[in-house]
Amino acid sequence: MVRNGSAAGPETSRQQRRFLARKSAILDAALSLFSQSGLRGVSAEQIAEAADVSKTNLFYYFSSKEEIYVGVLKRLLSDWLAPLDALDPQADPIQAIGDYVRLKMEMSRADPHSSRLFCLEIVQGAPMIGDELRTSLKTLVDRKAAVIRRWSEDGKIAPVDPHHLIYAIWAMTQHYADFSAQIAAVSGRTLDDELFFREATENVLRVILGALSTDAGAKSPQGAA
Amino acid sequence: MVRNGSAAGPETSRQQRRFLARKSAILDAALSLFSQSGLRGVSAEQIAEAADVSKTNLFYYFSSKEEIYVGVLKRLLSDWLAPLDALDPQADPIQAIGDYVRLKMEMSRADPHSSRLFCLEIVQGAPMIGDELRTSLKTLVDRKAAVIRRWSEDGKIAPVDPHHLIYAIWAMTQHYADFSAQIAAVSGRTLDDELFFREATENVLRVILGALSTDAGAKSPQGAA
DNA sequence: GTCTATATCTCGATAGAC
DNA sequence: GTCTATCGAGATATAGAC
Repeated sequence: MVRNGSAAGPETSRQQRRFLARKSAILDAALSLFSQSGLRGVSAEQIAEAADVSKTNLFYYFSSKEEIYVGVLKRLLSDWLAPLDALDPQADPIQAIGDYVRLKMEMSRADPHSSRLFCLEIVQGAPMIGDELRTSLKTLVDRKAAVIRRWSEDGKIAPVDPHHLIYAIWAMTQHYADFSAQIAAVSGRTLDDELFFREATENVLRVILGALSTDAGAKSPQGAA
Repeated sequence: MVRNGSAAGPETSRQQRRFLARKSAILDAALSLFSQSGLRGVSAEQIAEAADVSKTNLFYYFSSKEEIYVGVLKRLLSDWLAPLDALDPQADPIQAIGDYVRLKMEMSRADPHSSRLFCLEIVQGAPMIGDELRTSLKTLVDRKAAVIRRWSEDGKIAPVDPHHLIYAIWAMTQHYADFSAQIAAVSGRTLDDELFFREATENVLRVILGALSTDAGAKSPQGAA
């Protein structure tokens, strides 16, 4: 949850805090731009304008456009991992996974820009954050997969592959943020529409929790390729 | 299924066919580049090199880089819509939807570049193909949603929202292509691994078909947000 | 810390010879 | 249809004054 550039310990001076706050504001402005047009599609001048600083001044705070881009991504990543990290092994499985799905849907609604920038980065092969994925993310996912596997073994949920279950949750919840342009074109609505948000959430919950119920999950799919 | 630039009627001359074949080859080369780096992240020179023509020559076949990009997308889109279009109202619902899921998974494996380029375009707000989404795609999806709704009303499958069901299928199947960098980082495997492909397909089938079975689908999810 | 001015470079696209 | 040469726009990043 620690945000790069805004985690100010008590020893930081007023100047340092001001400096860091300024950097953070620039990252905020850069996020929505990068999420819409990607690293190459955004100019330093556009970022400067959106952050209300001069272009020259922008390069006083960051030494390159790429550094801004990476800064945005790194900051995003810690927030990104938090919800899964919160998955509690002691909780009731259905409740815990349901809570996770609901939280992911809330995040897709509240911060679609972050979801889209993350998506852009991954689709392009994760050139900037591949290392973090192979270390932090992998460790976290493997740990939580073990929790889910235990739940399966204890008969609390149907036997499912934990990794594929997590991918399914990520895919469906993030889809509403990442593909909102397509959904808007087809359904004419987005998550900003409260009713649509509820329908979407209920559907994801039905699909995911349905796969976890101990009776339905037992039967295997017909004719798997 | 008609591919722009390669649909040569019998009346086209040898020269014309050669011309169109050349254009098609350029589009092929451009696809994998654009899918990895986006419109702005790829230079005309890179495309020329990949297509084994000179940069000057590239602009003999296409008047601008953007025209190439749109050409790739338009060609992709028709292939993209075909599987859903093939959903047969007369077929057994579980079989038909299962077949659709399996086909989408096959496509994610066989042509991940197309999936990723489509994803990039949509995430960025579909600036180039928004019109097609609001017309062709919307018409198609609405028509097939009606088919699925009819199946629900006839009691052949559980009552589900057809649009959200379609989004769920798209999300999960395309996720394996679009987020393969992340999946590779976490699971260490991709759809190229035959076993992993089968696990993934079975999991998606279990989740989707599970939500359609007439007994499990009846109960509503607990505590939807 | 913030500004004006500018060096430097890449890239899209074209001109014109062949 | 294909090449060499090049124009001009726009972008990153820096220099140096204040």
